[in-house]
Amino acid sequence: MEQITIKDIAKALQLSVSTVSRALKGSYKISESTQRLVRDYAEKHNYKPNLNAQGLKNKKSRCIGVALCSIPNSFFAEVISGIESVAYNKDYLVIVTQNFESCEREVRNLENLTWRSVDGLLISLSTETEDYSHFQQLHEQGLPLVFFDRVTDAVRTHQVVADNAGGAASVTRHLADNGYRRIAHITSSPHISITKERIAGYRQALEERGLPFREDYVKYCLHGGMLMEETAAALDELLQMTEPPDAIFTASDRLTMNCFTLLRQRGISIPGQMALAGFSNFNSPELLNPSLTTVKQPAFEMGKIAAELLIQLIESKREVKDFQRIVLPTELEVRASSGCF
Amino acid sequence: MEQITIKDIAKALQLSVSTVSRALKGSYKISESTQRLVRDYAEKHNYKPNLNAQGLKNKKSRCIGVALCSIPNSFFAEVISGIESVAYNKDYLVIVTQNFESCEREVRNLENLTWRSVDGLLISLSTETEDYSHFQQLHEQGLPLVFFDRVTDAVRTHQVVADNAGGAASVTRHLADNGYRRIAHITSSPHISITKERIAGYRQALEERGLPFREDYVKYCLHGGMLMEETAAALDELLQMTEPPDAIFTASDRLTMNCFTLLRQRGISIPGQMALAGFSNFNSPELLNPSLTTVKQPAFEMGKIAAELLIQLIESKREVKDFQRIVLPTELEVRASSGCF
DNA sequence: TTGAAAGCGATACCAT
DNA sequence: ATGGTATCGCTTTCAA
Repeated sequence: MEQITIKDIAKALQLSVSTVSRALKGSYKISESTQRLVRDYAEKHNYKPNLNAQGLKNKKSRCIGVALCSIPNSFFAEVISGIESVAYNKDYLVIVTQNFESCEREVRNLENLTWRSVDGLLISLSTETEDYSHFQQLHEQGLPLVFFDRVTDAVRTHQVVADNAGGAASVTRHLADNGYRRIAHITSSPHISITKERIAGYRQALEERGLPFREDYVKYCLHGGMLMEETAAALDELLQMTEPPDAIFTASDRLTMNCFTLLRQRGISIPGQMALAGFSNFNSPELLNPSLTTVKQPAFEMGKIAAELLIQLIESKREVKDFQRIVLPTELEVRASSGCF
Repeated sequence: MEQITIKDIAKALQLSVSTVSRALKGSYKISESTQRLVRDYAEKHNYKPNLNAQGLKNKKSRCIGVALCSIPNSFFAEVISGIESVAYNKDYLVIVTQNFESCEREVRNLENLTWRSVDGLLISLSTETEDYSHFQQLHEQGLPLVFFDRVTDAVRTHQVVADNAGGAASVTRHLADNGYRRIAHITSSPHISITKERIAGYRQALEERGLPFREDYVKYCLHGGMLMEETAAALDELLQMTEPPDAIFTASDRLTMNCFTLLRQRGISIPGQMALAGFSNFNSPELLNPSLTTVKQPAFEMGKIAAELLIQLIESKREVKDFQRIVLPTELEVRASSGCF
């Protein structure tokens, strides 16, 4: 069963290709009867427009590209699922790329995606990225972009983020209110937006509760916890301080799970010797031993909204000037690891 | 900075488009010097071939499609990561679709993918799929397909699977050897290959250990544990039997985590009142309370191998007749939930 | 070794 | 309301 083309329909129905094309698109200048005729024939013979041809002509592919650090990271996997769901309904396909926190690979992924003429891009920056010129170029060329999670103001476009400062503040406040006085923070690369926002929230909460903000209680993992050793180094530095912390607030899914594992490996009881709480999208935190206090981000929702905004940009007739920054609420779920039994 | 075309290069270099095209492809009938000239110019001006035009001409897109049930499922997310890694190195892009275990959506995803002329497809069947004619059609049309994880023999092509029977047997044997005599099995839809293989392994191990295989100890979750209620119903049926099981072997990541949650919710101690062990790719099973005995599948590896085989099929000059079934080893990791302290 | 030209499938402008 | 035709960017056959 070969794929039929608009030409075949034209021949079969004794019409011109232009008429068939217009009938298929429902142009107003084609008679009702012809439209029905063409459509019925197309339907019956399972006609599908050739997307490469359409793309060549219209410079559209109905594909959107996704650029992020790691597909199997549970947070991002959920985001992708949200993106796919929206794309499916709006008849777009989703191409995924991951950069493993490498800026170089991020650039190459971007090149691959834009070569293949995706209609737009959904981006969460790698931890390494400090130069945004590759994004700026694409943006200037008119390619619709939406940033999510790890965003930048260097490109004026939509942003979809979680309430990182709010989430960080609420978990820090919670730890403070549970009696912890030396709350450390293990976070990702200092370059990325989420790190700054989470530190800001952490700092604000400390000040609200009359606790000092100590630089040496903040440890950065440049690869966002992708490497266990990096997290181990950060944790061990904290443990070896003369005044070690009594609680740790971790800034991401991977960092939280890494610290959990490492603390147990080191025989440090949670929360007895060290409380632990942080951002995590692991979906059964209550099954851990001890159950884990988490700040949850609406990952699926974030993907959905980002995809909706992107498709809106793609399909907008007029140039969009009014860009939004959508901030989604996080949720603090208190469990045993932060000392609350 | 506009995207330049082959025509622009031809004009600038005073050559014909055909020469440029051939030079770029490294045809043997173009002089070394011209090739260098063209390539340097292309490089400098950041020439990228228009993939729609190439696709239109060659019926190739250098995109591969992935069709599976759920992107955020940790097993499949890892598989996708493996696929992306291979695709990146071979210069393909990866389009992902999920069907949420709906056969109808699987068919629609397939249509969407093939319309857009992907060069090949990586498929893990939905639990609902019993009719394979949509795959057979594509296969007859010559579209390269590779099945992974949930496969079918209805289409003669490569398959990449885990050693499901072996994994099931080893965990069942382990439970039996730990003294459990009434080992139940909660599994996915009976239609899919992995279910049959895992039941076979379970049955074989029971017989090896002189334990009866009881139909009523095998419970099916038609949506593969996508719905917690479904798992709850299966579990409760087991619990309410006059001779309830003393151990449960669960057939998938989601089923395992669901049962874990449900047993705890019902106040049933693991492994005291009920042992639990099963397939799971959750990557910190030792952090659970109790730590979880698992059968691990090499998910990333599976994605890698499937993608390699697919790209091999796509790029093969002669028609491939010799199809492989690759079986990857699973790994039993014994922990507390199966009664071994 | 290089060039001219046809054609992939769909669209849209210009006629009628 | 419908048809003819150039065009998108690239590949490939045929000719030189």
